[in-house]
Amino acid sequence: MSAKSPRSSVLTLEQYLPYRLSILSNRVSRTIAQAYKDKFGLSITEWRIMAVLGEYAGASADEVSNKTQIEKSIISRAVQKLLSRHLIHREVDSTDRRRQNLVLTDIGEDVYRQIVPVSYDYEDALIDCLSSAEVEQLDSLIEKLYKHAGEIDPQDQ
Amino acid sequence: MSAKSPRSSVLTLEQYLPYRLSILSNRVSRTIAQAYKDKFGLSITEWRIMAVLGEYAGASADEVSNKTQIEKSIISRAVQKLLSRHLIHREVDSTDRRRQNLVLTDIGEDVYRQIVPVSYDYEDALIDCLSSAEVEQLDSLIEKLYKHAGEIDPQDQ
DNA sequence: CTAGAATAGTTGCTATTGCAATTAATGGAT
DNA sequence: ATCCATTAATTGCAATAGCAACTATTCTAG
Repeated sequence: MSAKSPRSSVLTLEQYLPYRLSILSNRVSRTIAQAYKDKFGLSITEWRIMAVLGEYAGASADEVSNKTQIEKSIISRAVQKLLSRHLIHREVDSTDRRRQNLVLTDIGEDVYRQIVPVSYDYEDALIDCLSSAEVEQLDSLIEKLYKHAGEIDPQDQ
Repeated sequence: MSAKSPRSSVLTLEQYLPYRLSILSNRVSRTIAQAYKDKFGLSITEWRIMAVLGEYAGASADEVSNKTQIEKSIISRAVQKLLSRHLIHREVDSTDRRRQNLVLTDIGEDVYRQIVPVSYDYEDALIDCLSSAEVEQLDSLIEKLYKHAGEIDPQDQ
């Protein structure tokens, strides 16, 4: 079930949900990206890889790709950068030699520990305009939409 | 006012709002982009420019950039493509020769009229998982967040 | 055991981004 | 009028994205 204002032959971008989502997301991402870049020299992609490894040490590139929804080749190249900066380390899996397990190095752990609070600070600042009930609503709405968007998309998954 | 689960020294990407927003927005945009590309050979950027011109005939590239929050240079190049496909037309403003007014051509109008219902169909399909009350909530939450995100961002505007 | 499908990861190639510098025109202050 | 800041639009360039092809390894069916 759903409802929206009646259709017209003109599309009002400002009221079009996919567009509004995109604008909001871009604005938020841009702000964070800038902070990560300024303070730590990391792109969003690089940071996301580290975030996954902070949670799941030993994840493979493929797992990181699935978790972050970032394309394999992009992950592969970002991993190379992180390796060259000694922020992560990898080793071939002992039981499956196709697989390479990725972990944060000590330096990587250090950077990770510095970024986590910055990330939370930004999130806090962002949701500061919402009540706790609204934050819950938002989480639930995003969840519903995300699942449903996946079902709608013919080629998704 | 706000509230979230207590902080930890680990960042759970799946629960991090900026990340969730980004994933949702990307999934939605990807689906739509594919439809526009398959059916009309247009990128999202190109379509958004046309959407703005459908609403605001005679807008300048700069105005389009502000409305869509897409970077000037990207607009400039997309405009060139639309011009070469004769979907839009432009002419130097009579009172300010820096400015070029953009309008849809007849062909552009035609394509526009075909895309609008496709866009609405997708939006309808997407929000089909929400009640009308939830759609309103979502609109309001996005609006609040968008404004607030702009205030937070040091370099925004 | 073996052939072919499936999976992990990398790389080639092209298109897209986005910052910064450039060009051209306008507006404002004196 | 003149100089300087501002604005509109474009372009150069380096970084990034993303598809598709490729290598290497493992899995699976017979």
